[in-house]
Amino acid sequence: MLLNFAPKLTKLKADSNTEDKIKEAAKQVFIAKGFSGCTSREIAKAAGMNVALVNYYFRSKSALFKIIFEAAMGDFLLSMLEVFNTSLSLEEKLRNYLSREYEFLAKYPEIPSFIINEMGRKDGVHIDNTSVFKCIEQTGIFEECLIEQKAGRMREIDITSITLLMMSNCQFPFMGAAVIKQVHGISDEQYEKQLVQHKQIVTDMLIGYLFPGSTSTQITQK
Amino acid sequence: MLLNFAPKLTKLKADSNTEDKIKEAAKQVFIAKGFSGCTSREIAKAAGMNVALVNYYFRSKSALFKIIFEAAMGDFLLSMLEVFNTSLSLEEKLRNYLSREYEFLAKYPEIPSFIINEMGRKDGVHIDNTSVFKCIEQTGIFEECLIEQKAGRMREIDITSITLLMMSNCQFPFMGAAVIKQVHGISDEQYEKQLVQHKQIVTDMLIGYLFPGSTSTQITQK
DNA sequence: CTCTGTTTTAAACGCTTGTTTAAAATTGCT
DNA sequence: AGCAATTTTAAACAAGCGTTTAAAACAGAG
Repeated sequence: MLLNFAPKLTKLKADSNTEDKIKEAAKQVFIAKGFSGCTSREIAKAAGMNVALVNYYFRSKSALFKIIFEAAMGDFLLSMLEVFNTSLSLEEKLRNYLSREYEFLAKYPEIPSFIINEMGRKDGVHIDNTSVFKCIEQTGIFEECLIEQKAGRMREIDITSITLLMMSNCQFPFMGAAVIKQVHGISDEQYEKQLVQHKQIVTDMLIGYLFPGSTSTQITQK
Repeated sequence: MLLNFAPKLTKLKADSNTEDKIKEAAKQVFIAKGFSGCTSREIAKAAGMNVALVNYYFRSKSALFKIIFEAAMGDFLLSMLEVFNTSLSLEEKLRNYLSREYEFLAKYPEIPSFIINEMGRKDGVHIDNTSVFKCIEQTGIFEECLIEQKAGRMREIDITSITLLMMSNCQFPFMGAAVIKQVHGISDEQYEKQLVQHKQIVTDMLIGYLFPGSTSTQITQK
C-alpha cells in the first residue's frame, strides 16, 4: 500500500466509470433545466444510481454544477480559440468562426442559453470566468481588428459591437428557436433546414458589412 | 346584499391594492429569477405580506406565474404591433421597429430572456401563445415583405430569416449583456452607451442588407 | 353596537429538497 | 482464502417547499 506510487491506475480499465456517468447525466440535466430547475435525485436517476453517490463523488449539487458549467464554457470557447489562433486573414477567420459556431451550436443548441442564463442570474453559483475570457484576448483577435480598421479594410465600428454582431447572429437563432418556430408555425425539421440557409445569410451580411470592399458580394441567395 | 349590482365599487378607492402589490412583486421576482428560481414566500416578502395572501388572490404559484408571463408577453408585443399596424413603407416600419425595440428593451432588458427561457423549458408551466402570435400575422407584415421582394425592392430571403435577423440583433445584446460585459471588461454604464451606438449600427446593417438599393448607405459611423 | 362578508394572519399540512450517516456490497492485494 | 480500502446502498436528517386551514382583524350596513 505504501508502495503505491501509481494511484488509481486501475481506473483506466473502464471507459465509463461511475464518476463519468454522473457527470454525463448532470451535463444533460443541468443544461436542459438549469441549476434551480432540477434536483440532485433527478441527476442520480438519469445516471441510473443513488442520490448519495452524487454527493460521494462531488461534494454538493453546487460543486457538481460548477464543474459542468466550466466544462460547457470550455467546449463553447474551444472552437473559437482554434479559429482565432490560425494565421488566416481576419476576414477568413471570421468566416471560419461563423461556420464553426453554427456547426457547434447545431450539435449543442442549449449551451448558449445555459451559459447566458446562469451567468446572468444575480444569485447563481458564483464562478470565476476571467481566465476563460483572457484566452480570447490573448489570441490577439481584437488588435487584429484595430489593424484592419486602421488600414481601411474593415469598417470602423467599436470592437464590442463587432463581438455583438457576431454573437447575436450566431447564438440567438438557437436560443430563441422555440419562439421563432411558434411565430412562423414551423416544425423542428423545417427549422433545422432554415438554420442552414440562415448561416449563409448571416455570413454574407456580416462579412459584407464589416468588409465593405471585399469580394463577398456574391449572389448567395436561393 | 342582493341589490349589489355594482360589486367591488369600493375597490377603486386605493390606487395600489393588495392584489396589484402582489402582482408587481411577482413580476419583478419571476422575471429576475424565473419560475423555478424563486419561492412563493419570496414573492410574498417582496410584496410585504404573508404567503397565504398570494394563494388567496391567485390560486397557486403556477396560476400567478401564468398571469405575469402573459402580461410580459403582451408588453413585449405591444410596440411591435403598434409599429406594424401603421401605413408607412416597409423599410420605415422596420426602422421604427428597431428603434422602438431598443427603447423598450433598455427599459425592460430582462423580458426577452424571461420569455425565451420559460418558453423553451420542456417542463415549464404550459401557456397557449397562439393567439399572441396570430396578432403578428394579422398585421400583414409578412405578406408585405413578400410583395416588396416580388417588386425587387427587398432582398429575396426567407421570411423566417428576416424575423431571425431582426430579433437576433435586437434581443441578444440585452440577453447576453453579462457575457459581453465580461468579455470586454466594461462597466454597466459603458455598456449602456455601447447599446446606443449598436442600435445605429444594427439599423444600418440590416436596412442596408434587406433593401440593397435604398438610400440607407449613409456614413453613420463615428 | 351587532351582524355580515371580506381580508389578513399564524400555524400547520404533507412532501420534496440537499446532505449525511452508517451499514452493506464490492474490490484489490497478499 | 482473508483483510483493508473503496464503492454503493437504504435510511434518515433538518430545512424549505407549495398549499390549506381555521381563527383573528377589519370593514360596511342596519
